[in-house]
Amino acid sequence: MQPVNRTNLAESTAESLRTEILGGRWAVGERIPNETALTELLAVSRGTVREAVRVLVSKGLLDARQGSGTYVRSTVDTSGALDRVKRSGLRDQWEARAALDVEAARLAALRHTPADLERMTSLLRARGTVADGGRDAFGRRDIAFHRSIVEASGNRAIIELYDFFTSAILETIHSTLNGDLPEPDDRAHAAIVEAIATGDPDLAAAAVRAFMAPVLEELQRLLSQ
Amino acid sequence: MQPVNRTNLAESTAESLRTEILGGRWAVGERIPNETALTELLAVSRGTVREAVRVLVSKGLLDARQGSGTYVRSTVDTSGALDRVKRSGLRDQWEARAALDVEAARLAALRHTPADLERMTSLLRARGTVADGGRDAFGRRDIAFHRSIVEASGNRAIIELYDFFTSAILETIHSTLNGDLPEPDDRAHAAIVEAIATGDPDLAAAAVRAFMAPVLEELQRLLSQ
DNA sequence: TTGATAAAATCATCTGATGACTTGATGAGC
DNA sequence: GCTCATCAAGTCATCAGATGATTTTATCAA
Repeated sequence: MQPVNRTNLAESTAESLRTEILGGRWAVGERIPNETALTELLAVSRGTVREAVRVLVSKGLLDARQGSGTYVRSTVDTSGALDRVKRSGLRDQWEARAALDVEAARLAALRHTPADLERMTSLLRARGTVADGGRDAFGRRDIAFHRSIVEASGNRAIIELYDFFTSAILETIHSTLNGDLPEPDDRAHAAIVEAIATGDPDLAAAAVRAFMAPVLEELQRLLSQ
Repeated sequence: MQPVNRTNLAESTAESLRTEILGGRWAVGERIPNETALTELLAVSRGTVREAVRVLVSKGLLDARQGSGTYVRSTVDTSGALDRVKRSGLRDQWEARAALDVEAARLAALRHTPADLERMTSLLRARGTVADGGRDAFGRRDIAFHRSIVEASGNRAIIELYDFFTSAILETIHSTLNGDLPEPDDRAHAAIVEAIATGDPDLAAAAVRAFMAPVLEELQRLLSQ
């Protein structure tokens, strides 16, 4: 059943203020009305106004300075983007992460240092099998290996988003999927490292793509059930 | 001069609570101490506690239910991820967006509907030149065309992130770069649409990649100056 | 077991008061 | 005329107390 959308005052006050800011009612750097004025404008108590303002400060839209006033810091709000990404479904998330993974491998082929290669091979060796220390521990080792590839790309935006997707996907899988995804073998993992080592971006990209394909197929199959 | 890091009580209270939550002090779904208890635990007033809790609610970490209590909703905080992405530099952002763009074209080739193709071609026709209606208007038309490709991918995660990067990159370019990036001609744009129309993902990916390459090179050149 | 009722717990909201900080005006001193 | 200390007003920060609304739990009768 659809729960009634009951929201509280502070939240709708924040939403109301947010709409005004995004709508450009005040320019960036401009000072918004003070707390007592907002109290009258929005017809809520000062405490409620403060809670709303505090939320917008934490979102980076406002900047409250004691003794001076509250100023508009930005008129674009990106805070909801990742929430929407989270709600976009497992397949979409997986595809997006795969896109980043492929590009990361491509960049890693071009930019990797000897230390990067060493890290990757040592993590691959340490990865071992599920038998060693249980499922969770193996999962963490596996993630550490893949992350070392992404790190070698030297692209902080990709690294950051890759981390986000990894945790989001993990969370979703834990809560929704009970079937198992196929785990590529050591050979497939090693192929990626070798391809990156050659320095050929197309080869590296192809290796990751080949790695991902069967997993994605199985994921589609599980989700369509 | 380095400004003194002066933060307010409510903020540090939120940070303190956030640390506890991320540290796993309470499990997901568990109820945290009530407001008066937190008041004593943290040695701040109830108003301050409420402001802190409200922020964590807005970040998706907590869930406050009137009459019942405040519960942990998630123990992973992704709210800072996009901020870090924003600070990752123009080159990194461009590369990440390109990765999404390439994958989007790949998926668009597989999934596009006749309506998608029609939209893309009509937007490409409407794109025109810089001469029509000025630079800003042309930029918006150009963005609309590229977005139609991403939309045809049917992947909401990619669409969402693509939008984020577009606005972030635009913001950065406006504020830092004064040189101009090369604008691929109509032919290069049309090539992408044609490649998608064939339904061959590799062809579509290659078209976007070829499209991006000279722009990225010029960007690197401008940034290295 | 079911259903109604009452009581307790908890968050939501308002009000008033005081403190801390910033800003601008004022005026003394040079 | 310029610099600097001082003061006053404006503003956010924080606390305290009280009341309302909602949910949860306990109780008890049918």
